[in-house]
Amino acid sequence: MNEDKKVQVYLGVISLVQQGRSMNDLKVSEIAQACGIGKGTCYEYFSSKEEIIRETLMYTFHKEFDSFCDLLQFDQGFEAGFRQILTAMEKALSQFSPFQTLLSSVGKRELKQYVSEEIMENIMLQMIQLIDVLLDQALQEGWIQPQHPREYQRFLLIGVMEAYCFQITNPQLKISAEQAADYACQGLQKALS
Amino acid sequence: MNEDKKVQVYLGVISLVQQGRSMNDLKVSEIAQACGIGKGTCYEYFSSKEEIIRETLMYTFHKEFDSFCDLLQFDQGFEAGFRQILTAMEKALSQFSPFQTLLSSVGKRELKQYVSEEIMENIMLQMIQLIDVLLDQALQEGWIQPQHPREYQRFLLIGVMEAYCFQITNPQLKISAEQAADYACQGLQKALS
Amino acid sequence: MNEDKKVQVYLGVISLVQQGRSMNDLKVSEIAQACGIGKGTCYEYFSSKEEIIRETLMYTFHKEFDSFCDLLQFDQGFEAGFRQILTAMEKALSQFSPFQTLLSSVGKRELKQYVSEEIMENIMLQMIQLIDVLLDQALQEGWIQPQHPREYQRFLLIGVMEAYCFQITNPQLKISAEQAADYACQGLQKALS
Amino acid sequence: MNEDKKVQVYLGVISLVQQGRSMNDLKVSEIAQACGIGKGTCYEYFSSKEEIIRETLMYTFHKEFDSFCDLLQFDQGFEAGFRQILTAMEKALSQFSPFQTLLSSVGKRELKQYVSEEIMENIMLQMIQLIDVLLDQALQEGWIQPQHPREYQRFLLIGVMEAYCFQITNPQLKISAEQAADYACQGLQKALS
DNA sequence: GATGAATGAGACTTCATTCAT
DNA sequence: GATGAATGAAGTCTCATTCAT
Repeated sequence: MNEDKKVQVYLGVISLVQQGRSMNDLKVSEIAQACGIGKGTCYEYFSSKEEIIRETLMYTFHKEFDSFCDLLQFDQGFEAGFRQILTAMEKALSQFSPFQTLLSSVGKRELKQYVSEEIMENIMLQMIQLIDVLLDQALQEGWIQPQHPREYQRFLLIGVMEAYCFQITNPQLKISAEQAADYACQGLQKALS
Repeated sequence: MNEDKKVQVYLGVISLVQQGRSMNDLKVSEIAQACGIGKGTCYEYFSSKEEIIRETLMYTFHKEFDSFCDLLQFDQGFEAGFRQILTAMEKALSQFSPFQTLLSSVGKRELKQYVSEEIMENIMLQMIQLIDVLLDQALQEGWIQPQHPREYQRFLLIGVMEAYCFQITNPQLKISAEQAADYACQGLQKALS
Repeated sequence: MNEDKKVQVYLGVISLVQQGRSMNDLKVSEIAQACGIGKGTCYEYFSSKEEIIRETLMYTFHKEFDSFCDLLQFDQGFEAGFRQILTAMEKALSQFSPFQTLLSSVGKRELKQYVSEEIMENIMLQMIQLIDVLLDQALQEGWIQPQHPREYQRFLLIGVMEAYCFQITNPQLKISAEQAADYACQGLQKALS
Repeated sequence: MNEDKKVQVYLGVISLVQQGRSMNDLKVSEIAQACGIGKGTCYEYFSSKEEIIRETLMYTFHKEFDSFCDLLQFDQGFEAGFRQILTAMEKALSQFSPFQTLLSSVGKRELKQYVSEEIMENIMLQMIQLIDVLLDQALQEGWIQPQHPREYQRFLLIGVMEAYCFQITNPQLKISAEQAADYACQGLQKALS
């Protein structure tokens, strides 16, 4: 099936990025080898290397976005849900995460080479929506207090999420993921109390 | 003087990155043009393009690190100093900031292409030291409370700094830099009270 | 039947050339599509693209040669027959004509890529024979005078035929095909009187 | 000098075509080798292979056109001048002649791949002008008679010129160039008397 | 027998690097 | 020391050909 083959290529790209390679200097021959097909076969499904990278980015983003949305059920309350999201980010980070890409200025510069300004804007707005859903749930449960403006709430949620990512990608700080999640919850709750 | 010419090249690279170009796909001819020298002349001072990029990165990092250190005098107290640092980051962001590069996983992947694991580790430790100096000052002034573990303090300081950067690089969030700095101070102080 | 399929392929090639494409850069996939069969099927009947082109050339030449021979009956006299031949050339021209190919130095260079020197020589001789048959008939009818050497007669017959082709393929000259045929007859007759 | 280098490349292409190669399947590496430069050097002066071919065509045409114009002085009368032009065509033919290319339908199809419809039209008109200059001179000297329409005169001039080219490129016809020139003059004069 | 997905040889093109001026 | 024309290694992409279905 046509779409299956494309996914096979996406997975090849992702596996290379997971191995520490930068998207920009992947060679088509490497991608082909990584997903177990011939060089020419890539061009049966994509018209250029750039298209391969771009579509892989979109694929990965949607995948990650969907998996985040799935975690927004909060059956066991906001904090349990939030911790699950942090865990999901951890997993995504060890892989190749467009979410992380968007959070950093460097990442966005890279992205800009492949994705239109308009699409980036759109993705950004989706991310903010997702953050708002999280905050709404926390407010509803009384986990954080309502007197702070939404902008301040967002600021802190983004802050603790980024700090969490930074912690787990920097072993020099010598904190376990669990410890970092505790800090994230504690800091968020205190700052928004 | 030899070192002057090298700096001239660094500035050329920096100006290109400021224009939104990604480090990875700069051409030597572009760099030469950007700094107003001949293509061949680059090879009088650097042995390869990779060396140009690497040394520019190190140059920029040291420059930024030094400028941050200069701000750590706290003549007017911690908060005023911290706000100055945020302002300095804002300026660095609008330019080409290795500091920001290091804070993100994407940035670090890019960096890894040019800088050895050892050097990156080293830089990371310097950054943590800098953060500790900041925290010590805040504690000394009683601006934050001492009962929290150092790891938690670092977590939050990094968090608000990253959130600040994110805010000012994403106009969609529609907060002024000043507002964001207020949030950063407020969040930090509340979470560490 | 085997030969039918081959002809189907020839017709596909011919139709593409009629659409203005150059023989040299036809793709096998295009040929296959143009004749309504699968790409792989071409290789059931031909061993290579080159063979397809070569055999199409030979097919088309023989077809055209035969159709010219059919017109050499001269039931209604030389001039009527000659005019019919001119009309046949016009039709061939608007299509894809090996006859025309052979008359030009460019055409022959193209041909040489596909057909052996020997075969080209052979075809050339057939063309000259055909011309001689035409001239014999004109002489027999007294339409032209016998005192000129055969080489001169050939020279002029070829000349008016080429000029005729040139006229009808260049609308800039603004002469109708009929007018051009009149000129061809008039010029030939005067020059050989 | 920049233009000199371009001409060096043109001459490389021309030499290959003179060796019997078709313009269409020249490889850049061959062209580079033929003119004694590196493959990459071609791209210092031309942006693509297509541009190399196109500009070579234009260069050759202008060269040939100019050399024809130089012969249109008729110091020694029309016939001597006309014979000189035939000789010039012979020389051009043994080389790579855009003039010959334009005279044939095959040649024009090839040309169309490189040159715009508009430019081809333009070149065509120049050729017709050149023919008219020739005819005017012949009329002025009384070498041909004025009672025939210009279209008929052109028809015959083109005819004998094409026939001449055909003769000298087909040794099978076993006429010397001189003989063919005699036939051309004789035929032209008789048909236009 | 018919097909078209898969392939890789080989083409075009870019660009880091060299070196004669 | 400074230069940029020249270069060729290496990358992207095309397409004739194969072969499993």
